[in-house]
Amino acid sequence: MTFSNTLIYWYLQNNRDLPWRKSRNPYFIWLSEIMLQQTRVAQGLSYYLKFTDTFPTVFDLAKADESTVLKMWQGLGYYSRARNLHFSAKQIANELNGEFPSTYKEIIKLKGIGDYTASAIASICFNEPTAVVDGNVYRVLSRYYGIKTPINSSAGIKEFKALAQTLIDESQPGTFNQAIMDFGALHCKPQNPLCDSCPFSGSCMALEKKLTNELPVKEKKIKVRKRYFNFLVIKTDDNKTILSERKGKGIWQGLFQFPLIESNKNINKNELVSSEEFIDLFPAETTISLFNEKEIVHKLSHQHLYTQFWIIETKKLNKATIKWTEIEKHPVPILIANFLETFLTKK
DNA sequence: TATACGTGGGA
DNA sequence: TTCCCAAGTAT
Repeated sequence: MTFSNTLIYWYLQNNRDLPWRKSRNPYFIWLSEIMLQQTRVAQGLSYYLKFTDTFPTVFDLAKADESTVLKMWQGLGYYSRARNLHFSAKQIANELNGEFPSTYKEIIKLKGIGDYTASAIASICFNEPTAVVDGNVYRVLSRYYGIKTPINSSAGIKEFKALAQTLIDESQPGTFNQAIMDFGALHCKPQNPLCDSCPFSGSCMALEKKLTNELPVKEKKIKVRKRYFNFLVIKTDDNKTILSERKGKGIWQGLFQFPLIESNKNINKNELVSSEEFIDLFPAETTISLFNEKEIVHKLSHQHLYTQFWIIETKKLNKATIKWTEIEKHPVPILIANFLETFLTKK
């Protein structure tokens, strides 16, 4: 048996029944692939159903406001995926007559689509034999072949792509690609892989050399930055608040938040009110209380946010305000959504 | 090319 | 608790 035959045989018996597998419509496959980037199926599934329900075609997605798309993406993370998805949807609808590009070379030109996603769509929807290399593929191949090249080095990226390309079943590339990913996700798992019942146990290099737990090799750990956020949750006499969009680079681009004062450490009320930014916002009299006695630590992949929510009661403001009931229409980071849920429930 | 970009689940 | 990490991409 070849590697590919063994794999596909396993897949035919063990594949997951997932909604996007009922279709070869590139729009649906594209949606699922973008949503599942760095995201577990269990987390992305409900978003996929919501998106395909609300936006059954690429034209529906293209017609929506970016803010609407981000609101629907709220909670899924890596929001640039949603912005790029929307950007590309408009391009497909308006410049390509709604027709999804049909080759790897053309697909990868779209914003938000890289080597992995272009390969996935090209193979699944158009039978182009181009191998996907995602986290599952790195794990399966590094173990089976005992390859110690770091998977996040440029040498590793090339080596594994080339290897996967030699293994792909050219007569059913989409099935092969999905099979190797499902096998990695369900069987050759990061922790506690099912080596006892593995169809490759007779020829797996990692199993033979007891290297399963050492592979794949990944170099360098990420550095985590600590930041201290003070959100100013305003309640005016006429029951309004301030919510503004995060612009420019950095986290949560395009999402909304309460006015934010960042500091070098957790600060107390006196330090808050004497800060320049605070005085700038509230020249008038205010009543202030700290909502969360203990800081909330919100962990992102590269940052730990030590967060305090300050409840500020004040008179009418001259700045741009919105009604409290309109907050929920805006996309917000999960940190803010969680706060709102607690705050509004307590009231 | 190294780094930034979210969130949640499992061990 | 802490750490890893999950169908990657952009810059």
